[in-house]
Amino acid sequence: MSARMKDIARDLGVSLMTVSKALRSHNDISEATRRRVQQRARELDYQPNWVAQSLVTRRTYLIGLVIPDLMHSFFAEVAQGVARKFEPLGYQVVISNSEENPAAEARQLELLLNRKVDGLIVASAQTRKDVEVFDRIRRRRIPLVLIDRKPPAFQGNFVGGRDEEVGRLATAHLIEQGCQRIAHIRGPAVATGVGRLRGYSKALSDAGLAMPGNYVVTGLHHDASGYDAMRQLLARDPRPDGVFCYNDPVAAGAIRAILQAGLSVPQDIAIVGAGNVHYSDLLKVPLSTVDQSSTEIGNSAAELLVECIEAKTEIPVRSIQITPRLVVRESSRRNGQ
Amino acid sequence: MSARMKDIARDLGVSLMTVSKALRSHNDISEATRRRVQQRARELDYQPNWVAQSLVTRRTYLIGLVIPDLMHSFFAEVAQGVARKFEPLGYQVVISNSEENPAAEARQLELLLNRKVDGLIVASAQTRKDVEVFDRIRRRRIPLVLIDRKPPAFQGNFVGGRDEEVGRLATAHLIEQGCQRIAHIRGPAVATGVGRLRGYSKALSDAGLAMPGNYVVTGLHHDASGYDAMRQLLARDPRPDGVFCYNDPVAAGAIRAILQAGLSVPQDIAIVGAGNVHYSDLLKVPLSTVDQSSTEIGNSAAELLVECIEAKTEIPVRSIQITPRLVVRESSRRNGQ
DNA sequence: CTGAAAGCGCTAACAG
DNA sequence: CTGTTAGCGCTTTCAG
Repeated sequence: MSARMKDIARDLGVSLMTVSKALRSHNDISEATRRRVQQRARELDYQPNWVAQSLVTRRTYLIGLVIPDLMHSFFAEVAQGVARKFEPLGYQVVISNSEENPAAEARQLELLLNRKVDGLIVASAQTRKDVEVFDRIRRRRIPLVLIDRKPPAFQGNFVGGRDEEVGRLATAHLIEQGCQRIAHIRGPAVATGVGRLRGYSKALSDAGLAMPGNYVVTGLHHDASGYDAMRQLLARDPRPDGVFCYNDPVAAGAIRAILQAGLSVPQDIAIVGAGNVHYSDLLKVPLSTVDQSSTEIGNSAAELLVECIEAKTEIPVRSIQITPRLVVRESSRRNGQ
Repeated sequence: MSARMKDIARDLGVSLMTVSKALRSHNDISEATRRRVQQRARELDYQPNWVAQSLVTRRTYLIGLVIPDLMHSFFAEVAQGVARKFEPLGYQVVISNSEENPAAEARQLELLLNRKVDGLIVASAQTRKDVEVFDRIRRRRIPLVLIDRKPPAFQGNFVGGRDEEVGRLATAHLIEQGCQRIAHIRGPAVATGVGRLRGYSKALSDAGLAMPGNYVVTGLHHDASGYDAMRQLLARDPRPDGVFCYNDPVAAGAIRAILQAGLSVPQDIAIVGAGNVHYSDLLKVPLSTVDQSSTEIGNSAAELLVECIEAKTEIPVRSIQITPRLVVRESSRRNGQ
């Protein structure tokens, strides 16, 4: 198999310890022996065994990242941000896909803990107030940062957008564009879904508007569900003339349904999404959206986590809220601004 | 810290070994003690330490996946396929992003090896015939499957598309649609890029056509490069009336350039991409493409790798080529078929 | 500057 | 059925 320190030590007639120190350029080893050791190591193509190393140092340089969907480009971007930050520091990232399933998520977290990851970043699919899972992690003192979705009861590090503000911005923009009947395709019962819905309601009441209850329909995360939800909205009488969609994929699906019905975007119905995923300006109708700096979320979460991991003493909990930014494209531009 | 086997043993007044066996339901332990042990384990919230376990069993249940770009949805889909296959088997996947950089890729492979992953799946960014990296892996007897791109000199497991056939299909389709001047935005010097270019040339010569040399321009992987490349092609005289693009993102960028120039797709210029990424039918002009079953590539690669890992004896090298399939959408449909 | 002893948490192999 | 011994490959601690 591969060479071990023991082999180098034997070959050179020194002790295993000398080798260990020499390889790490510990400063109480003579320059001469250090060179001999490193030379021999190269000859044998010695590679340290991280498993053994981890067992004793209690550091794995492994980060667990749990996200609900790798194919959703928002999370792919987050993952990219996380990986970019960690790799230069010598960490590697285990990505786990919960597929929006809370039980699967819990199981995967358990596995990652048993693997002794140095830290965890999680975009949680937990819908209930169930923070149990995260309490267990805290009890084991594994640094944890939640991203994107903050369960209401969770008290811990968090990096994400201001969901309510996302919904408010998007909806206020539709109002400003002259939409009279504004609907919402809401997301699932996770924090982002709930917050964006709240923002939608707030913007309406701020403007003194009220919409029929059946103007809020529930979608999921994907464009297929946006398509279905939009078909329901198209059947309402009167028909909405503006829709704020939970996220960009859902918005893309909604646009598809509208065009298919022979209506136009934005003239008949204006659409705003959220997330500003990478391809959203390549769509049939370039999509107005609320940007949340996905890569920055990944970056900040990674930074925060590194601090927690490398801090000697416990660090106070932090919650970073990234301010959302409206990106107006064709799907909502009604008065040629 | 967390409980160890030792703690359970002490509490119950049995030996450490009894605990170890009981927890794994080894069959030479009495039902009674097994239950006592498992009971106590639950009370202490015992979780096995996989690092320690790995050190002795020489199995980490960790799979390394190296891809050139997580944000490219083709690779995200592949990753999804890989993860889906592995998770039920108890493996976890470390995803490493080489960002199309051969040196970074080599470095990351090294790290994954030191981590003692049980197997590797790599979509390699190596451009030269340089198979050195992979030889080292083989020498250490770590099961390896390359995907998507097969370096010419590589002799080992592979799962991917038939690149030449991809290029041939796409180009033949453009010919059939009546295009007279067919250009190609080729990819980088990796196998997929080279193969697809070859297919393009083959389709042309099969049809007895010849195109000016400057009808082949080089792009990269992203839509931005597709945009730039298309701008070059637009300046050719005569202008091409059909373009086969290296992949879907590049094609999306090319379409953007064409529309911006005030021309139409497919009437003025027909476009075909490759990869059939998930959002390609939501684009401005729904994109014709050559499907390569990205998820299936991930799946097959994972299956093949599992076999190699779990086989007692060395398994003969296999090369799985997935047959590409043309998907015709609006971007190339010229005669209302 | 170098090395011997001890141990990280667990399992394989064998003995009782 | 249960326990003992040995060791995975490395580092920490402390004595020479």
